[in-house]
Amino acid sequence: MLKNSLGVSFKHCVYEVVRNIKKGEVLTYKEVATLAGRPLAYRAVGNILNNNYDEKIPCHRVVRSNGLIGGYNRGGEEKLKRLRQEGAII
DNA sequence: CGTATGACGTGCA
DNA sequence: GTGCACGCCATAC
Repeated sequence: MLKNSLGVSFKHCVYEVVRNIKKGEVLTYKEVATLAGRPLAYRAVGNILNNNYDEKIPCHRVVRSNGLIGGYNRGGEEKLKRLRQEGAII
């Protein structure tokens, strides 16, 4: 896998960004991609999270630009529930 | 190295 | 406002 100018994989950046999301903070895939350093890689962001969603990573706080929560385990019911608990309005 | 996949986004009908 | 199709990027095999 190629590394960016910073010497870190885009995947790693996405992890850091998502992990950096505070409680009640909701970002879109595009935002995460931008913060990760690749504004046009929102497609890869979804892929990375899909193959690497961890307990330490609040990937449930990453939603789509059109307002949809996107996807999550079990169809996203858990994700929607969590977002509501944190105060996110979907 | 080349191909296939995907939790997306935007455009057009 | 809704539905269909294309395009984009990075990762994994």
